Amino acid sequence: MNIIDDLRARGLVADCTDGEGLAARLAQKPVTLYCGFDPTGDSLHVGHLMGQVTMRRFQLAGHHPVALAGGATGMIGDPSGKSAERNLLTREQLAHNVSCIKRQLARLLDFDCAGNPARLVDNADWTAPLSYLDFLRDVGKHFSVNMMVAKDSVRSRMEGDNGISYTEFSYMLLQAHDFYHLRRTCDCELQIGGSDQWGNITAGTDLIRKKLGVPAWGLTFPLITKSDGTKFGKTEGGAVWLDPQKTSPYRFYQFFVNTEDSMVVQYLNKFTLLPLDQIAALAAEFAANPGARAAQKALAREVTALVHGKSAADDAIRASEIMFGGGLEGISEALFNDVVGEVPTKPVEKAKLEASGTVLTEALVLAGLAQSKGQARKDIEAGGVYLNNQRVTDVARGVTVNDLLFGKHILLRKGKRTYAVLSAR
RNA sequence: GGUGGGUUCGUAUAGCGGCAAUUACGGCGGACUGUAAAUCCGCUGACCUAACGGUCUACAUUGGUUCGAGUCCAAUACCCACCA
Repeated sequence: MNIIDDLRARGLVADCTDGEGLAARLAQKPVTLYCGFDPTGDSLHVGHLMGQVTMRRFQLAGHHPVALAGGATGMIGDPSGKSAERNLLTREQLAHNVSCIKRQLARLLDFDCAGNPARLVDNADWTAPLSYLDFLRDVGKHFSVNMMVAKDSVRSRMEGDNGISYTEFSYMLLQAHDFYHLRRTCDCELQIGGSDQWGNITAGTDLIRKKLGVPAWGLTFPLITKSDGTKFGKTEGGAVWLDPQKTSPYRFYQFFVNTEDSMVVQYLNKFTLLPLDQIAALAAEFAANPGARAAQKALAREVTALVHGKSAADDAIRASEIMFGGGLEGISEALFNDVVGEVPTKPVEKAKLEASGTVLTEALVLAGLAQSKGQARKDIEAGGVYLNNQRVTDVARGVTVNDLLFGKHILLRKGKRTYAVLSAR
């Protein structure tokens, strides 16, 4: 099966500038392709994953992926899909963000393989030295404002109340210029991106055709829409980041385990490298026995391993089994320590646990599970508080040295899945 | 510029002068289940208390009337509608 058919089968093709032409070209010999990531934050999040995984698919099919960090475009701000003007980032922030996301971009692709190693570029390298006058003459001349105004990203902003600044209006020229630059310097013939990037990508293929007279293709994948209308990748706690410091591998794993039934097969297709027949088998198993949630677990395992590595994924799985597997009996100290690593931990003086100990309400506040003793009391009375995985309903319960696990830790839990640990010292 | 209507707890809404203030959604917790969906129950301004209960801060802003004001009056700001 060729790569295009595989992408189609996975539902990863929203639009393509010339599907047949591209398929024919891909069949001939390896193609160089790129996907850009703007450094709007100091980490990428799961929303960016699809671009990276899709590049990985191309790499596995023998093509040459180029990951582009938007050191230049990040200074401007992409108007696509935004309803309001963005605040500009400072240069320091931007430099910091670029260095952070470069590391993450390096994670999913193989930069060392023999035949088709991936490359990492920063569009600031070729954009910053350009003079404004040269840019206007060499690039701007090829775009008609009439066409630019007609693009979705611009039109929706012009129809809105907030308008669009000249700066953001120019964004598509920069991105078009990137594609042109890569086409000229490293023979990059294909750009991929989310479907919101369609306008920017076609601006690039147009520019290449006009200036170089050679073909170039654009391919977009559909943006994920959830059934309840909320944005993919956002949880109550905020975005799900790829940076393990910001979202631990355990939380990352949990995010995918909690995928809703209606989306899980789609995600398996789009976010994992599992072969299609294996996904079909999983889908069948899942349909027969949804309660076992084999599909969610497979999804979470695959994606976590892809992003954080196999051993981190295994740790997350083991920690999850403990947290959701019932009691703590018979758990080894080593295993427990694994769990502790995944849970917010606060220190507590051992002296406070002597004699009658610390009242549970206070312990909850100390652990950060309740913001006041009053709130803690309500939670306990509602039956939502667990000490070492045992429900406690007595508000005045004292937490003492007798409750310490392995002489060190106290495991507190609010509700089904919010854990915290107090470590005695 | 003129006339009328509005501004209440995350959002949306109710509130003939005694109100920490209705209802819905959301959020949190519980039951059922599959770490789901649907459903049902409890909590939901903050803080203190084992508890009865207490303290503080709140209905755009400022000032007034009143024992008492989200509620009445006045000015200011912002929003909406109609007219020009």
